Amino acid sequence: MNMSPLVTSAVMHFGEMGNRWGFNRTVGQILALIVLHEEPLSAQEVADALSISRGNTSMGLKELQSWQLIKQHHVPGERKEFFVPAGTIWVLANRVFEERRKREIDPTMSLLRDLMMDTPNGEKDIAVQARLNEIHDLLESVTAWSQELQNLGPEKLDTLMKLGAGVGRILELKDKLLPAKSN
Amino acid sequence: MNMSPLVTSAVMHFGEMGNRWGFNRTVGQILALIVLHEEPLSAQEVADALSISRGNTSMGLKELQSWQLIKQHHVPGERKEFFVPAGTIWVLANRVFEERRKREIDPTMSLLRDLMMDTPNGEKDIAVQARLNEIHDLLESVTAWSQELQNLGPEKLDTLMKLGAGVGRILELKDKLLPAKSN
DNA sequence: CTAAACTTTCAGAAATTACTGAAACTTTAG
DNA sequence: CTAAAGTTTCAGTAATTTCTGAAAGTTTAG
Repeated sequence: MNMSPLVTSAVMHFGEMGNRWGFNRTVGQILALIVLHEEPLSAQEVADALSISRGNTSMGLKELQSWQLIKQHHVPGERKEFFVPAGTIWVLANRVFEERRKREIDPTMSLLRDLMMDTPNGEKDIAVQARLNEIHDLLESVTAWSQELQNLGPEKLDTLMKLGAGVGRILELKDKLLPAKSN
Repeated sequence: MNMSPLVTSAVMHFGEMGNRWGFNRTVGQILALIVLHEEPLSAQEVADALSISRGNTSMGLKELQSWQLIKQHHVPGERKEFFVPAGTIWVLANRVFEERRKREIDPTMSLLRDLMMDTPNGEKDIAVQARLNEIHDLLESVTAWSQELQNLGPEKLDTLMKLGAGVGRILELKDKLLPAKSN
């Protein structure tokens, strides 16, 4: 299993980007390799292609499965397991998004809620709680929105895109034309 | 400068979350401290409150300024510089978003464009390029849409949220309100 | 049941990233 | 100009994260 220069470049880059996207270099490389290679790949092939240890490969594959970015693919007469992407690019992107939300936002929202329940200790703490509340509400809005987007699917997203700056205008129009609607 | 238990909890948490959000623990703590503390803080006060070295503090403040999350605040009769948040929570959140886009998405889009220009090396590379193209387009859509949201501002985002049925609803509204518009 | 084929785990090594503190630098009051 | 007040840099060290490879574990053909 040797990669073409094109695939090599892409795989290396996704490796570099890996840590920014929430997983480490190796995991990024494995993901790119599996996504770009249409034939299912065995763990051994992955290890060989990327020149990494079998153990590290196993860890990486496990993590990608926990992110639901790849899945096992059983090839009939074969003993070993093969791996393929867990869905279309859109699905994969959503999974990454979702997982990151769980790691980056949810714990913070949870803490903020707790802190807002605490009895404030003096004047200043009241102001602090107000700020925390503000942060909480913002995170909540953003979360809700990103979930909306995920439910849309790529085609509708495209429609929205083409609407472009029109979204703001629609809101204005809505106020004018549908003044009775309260929600 | 000693922090109340409430502030301490929040600061510690934002420190832990820091690396997930694109900066390191110390930087996360400094940011939380400055945001939650309404009075402007000097570098020395930050270092004392967090028990970190003056050098590390300087690095952290510099990084936060490069992210445009805090700004210097000159107090008249004082020699040293003080620091305050660079804007409302909404502004800060947008800056973080923006900065992360620059680090996490832009370089990839750029590489993908380059790879798509390369002459494919055989059959398989053509399929690979198609995939890369798909990824590129998806990233482009997401980027453009998140910029739209940023331009909306928090109040309109809220209005949208309260629309209830979410984004799908907007698409309907669009058909109702802007029937003539083709794009 | 046994052995072959394959996978996972994990302790220690390697690589990376963050932090300290002393020295160098900058600014301004006098 | 000088000294005091303050800031930044950076080499070395500490902490954290990632990777390897050997050992333990699992599965299945026969």
